[in-house]
Amino acid sequence: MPTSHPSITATALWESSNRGLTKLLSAEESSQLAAMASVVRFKKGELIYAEGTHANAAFNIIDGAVKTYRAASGGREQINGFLFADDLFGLAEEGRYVNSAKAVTNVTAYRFPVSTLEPQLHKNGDLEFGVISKLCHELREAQWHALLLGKRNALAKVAMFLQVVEHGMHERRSTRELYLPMNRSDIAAYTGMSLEAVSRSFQMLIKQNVIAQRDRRHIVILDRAQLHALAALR
Amino acid sequence: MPTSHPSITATALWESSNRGLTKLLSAEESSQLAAMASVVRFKKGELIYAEGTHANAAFNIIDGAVKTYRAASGGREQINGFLFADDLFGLAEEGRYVNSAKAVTNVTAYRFPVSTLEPQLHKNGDLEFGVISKLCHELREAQWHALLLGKRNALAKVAMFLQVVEHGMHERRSTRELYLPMNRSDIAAYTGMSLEAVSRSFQMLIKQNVIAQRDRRHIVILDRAQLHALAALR
DNA sequence: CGCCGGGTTGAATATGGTCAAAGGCTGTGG
DNA sequence: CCACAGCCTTTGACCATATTCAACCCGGCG
Repeated sequence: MPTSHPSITATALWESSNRGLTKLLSAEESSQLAAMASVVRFKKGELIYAEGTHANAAFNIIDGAVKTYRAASGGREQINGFLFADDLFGLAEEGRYVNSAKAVTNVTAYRFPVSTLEPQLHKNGDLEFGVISKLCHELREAQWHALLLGKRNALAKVAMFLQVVEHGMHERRSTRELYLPMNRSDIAAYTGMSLEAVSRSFQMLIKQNVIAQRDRRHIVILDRAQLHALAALR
Repeated sequence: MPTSHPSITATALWESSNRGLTKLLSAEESSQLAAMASVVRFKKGELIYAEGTHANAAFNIIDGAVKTYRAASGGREQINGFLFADDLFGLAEEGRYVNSAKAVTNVTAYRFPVSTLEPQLHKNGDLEFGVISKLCHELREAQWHALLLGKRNALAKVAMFLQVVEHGMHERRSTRELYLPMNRSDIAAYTGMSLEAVSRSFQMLIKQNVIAQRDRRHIVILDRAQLHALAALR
């Protein structure tokens, strides 16, 4: 219903006044934050937190890869995104995690307990600003993901997936070769296709000399223009 | 690369220090904001802003429906979301709009020029907090959309679409009947399927007495349990 | 009354899903 | 250091489903 003043609505981020959590971090404040954080490790395949459980910490990846996903019916998991070093995750809604997180490789991360985090957030304006930037960033990524899922052609999806991975990697590493920490099954869950279709698409890209693979997790893009063209399909 | 202190990275929200824009609004501050806003109107089908253009304002819908979309190849448009009264849109990245916005019906909205908005944001901590909440909310919606797009069954997609619309509407209106301001083509662009498949799915839902339609834009859900079951497929 | 855009319906086709089996890495234990 | 086991991946055949192309229908508007 239209109101007499501008208004926006959103489901509460904090349950009442002390719950939930978000991401943060800017430049110099990180030392304050380091003080309240602990370093934790997760083994490959280990569950970091489960959808719907009480959210009591946020995480900032130091090294490794993490996937966040929501359980779809039939035991299927729809992956929301992959996260790497410097990424932040563990967002809550009304004090509960909205998706599950699992380590794709061995992972090292900072762990921020919500209880110590939240007061800082309220006190420090710059910190809040950092959070906003990060949230916008995540929103962009979610929209990219939706764009990928909207494609109706298997090759286009996989091609775009590779572009996304390369984009994300390039900001961190500078090798020509790209490393895929996740397996085909995870790629399938992310792109919304069957694992066999993912495999076929990879083989197709190889046969057409668009990419080459040293092994299943190390890919080189041979024909960037062609990859781009394929990703633009449908 | 792992750093010695916690750090997060995100593409800049503001180009240097005065550009870009976001959403805002909390409770009492809305009056200050009303002062800097103007009321604008758009006719059905009118373009509000185009992807990639210089972002100089954010909008808060008073009445009507808006769609945001990105142009995919072949003139296709992949719709990111539908927005209604109280929603905020016009997020920028590095000073440019990341998607296009078009009025689905006649629209009335508040318009916030970035230049007047941004100083307020920096000054007012509570405002920033409101922005964070809203961003989280949008992020959740984008992830819901991705979940929908990940479904591999046409009926499931349309069923879930109806649930999403109902959810969004229920918070505003309280009629039993739900109104779909967008046409079949828009629904197709949102659900990532062909417009014919959308039509067929609607007819299927009607034939199975899951929904009934007074006319093409007014739907009543007859069997909520069945709709839920269909949406849960795949 | 006839036109026009959007919507529905039908038939043929193509694409990806599913089921099934075989092939190749990896890591573990002897 | 080798052998084996198990899982991940690839490949093939078949099938279901959605896309495509095309015709027709309906409702609103001039």
